[in-house]
Amino acid sequence: MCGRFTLTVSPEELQAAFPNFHIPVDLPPSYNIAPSQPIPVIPNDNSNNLDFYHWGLIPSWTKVEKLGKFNLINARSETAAEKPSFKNSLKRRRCLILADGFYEWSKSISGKGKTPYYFTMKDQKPFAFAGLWEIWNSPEGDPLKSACILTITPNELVKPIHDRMPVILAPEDYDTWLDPVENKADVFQPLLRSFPAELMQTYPVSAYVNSPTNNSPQCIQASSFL
DNA sequence: CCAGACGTTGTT
DNA sequence: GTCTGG
DNA sequence: CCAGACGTTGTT
DNA sequence: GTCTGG
Repeated sequence: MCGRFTLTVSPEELQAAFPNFHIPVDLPPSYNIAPSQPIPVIPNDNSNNLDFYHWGLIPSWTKVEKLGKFNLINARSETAAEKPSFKNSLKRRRCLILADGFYEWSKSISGKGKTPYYFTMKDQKPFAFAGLWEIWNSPEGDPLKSACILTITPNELVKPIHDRMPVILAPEDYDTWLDPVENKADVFQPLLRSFPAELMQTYPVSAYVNSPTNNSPQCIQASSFL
């Protein structure tokens, strides 16, 4: 799955990788983006703007007293089209979620505890997860925008660590994914696939990243012992 | 018909 | 809002 | 995803 | 064990 990721590149590097979108110039690096935090989203609303949405999809029909009861940080791409929580978003509210790395936790060899692994592109360039977004209107009338990350079966690099991985879109698919028209499923379903393993790399990191309050380069430092 | 759920992950 | 279960 | 709390009463 | 918060 994908329950933690990073966006550490400079705004200039991010802008270079996403030339068709407006990237804020004051983007601080994040080494440990966790659920419930604001995540960098480019929604299919024709704005072409990077914005920050709450991580954890909140369906529009969610009742106030059930807020936080759902933990929709991911959606299975294989089944999202049939799920009440996701189907409308998949039809009409897709987004890019910008990142330059993500973490997956693996059971350690000893069987005790879990080891976090950090995944990036070999060229260290930023990339985009396929995401869904929603607007939830509070009784007070404050619209809350939220988002989640689609998952898929892992590629050969991720498979030894975990049985799911986030969907990473090919750059040539950004426009299709962000088309604001109500696409038919057969247009975007083929985009939801495992990213090529040969373009990615991974290494274990220390448990420092486990605490969501830690946000420093130490999070992505290679672990000294395997 | 109405009531109640609506999700993924990992773990057992 | 929409689907499932009773 | 993991970490950390998980409770009430009375007092400040 | 389970829920909440980051």
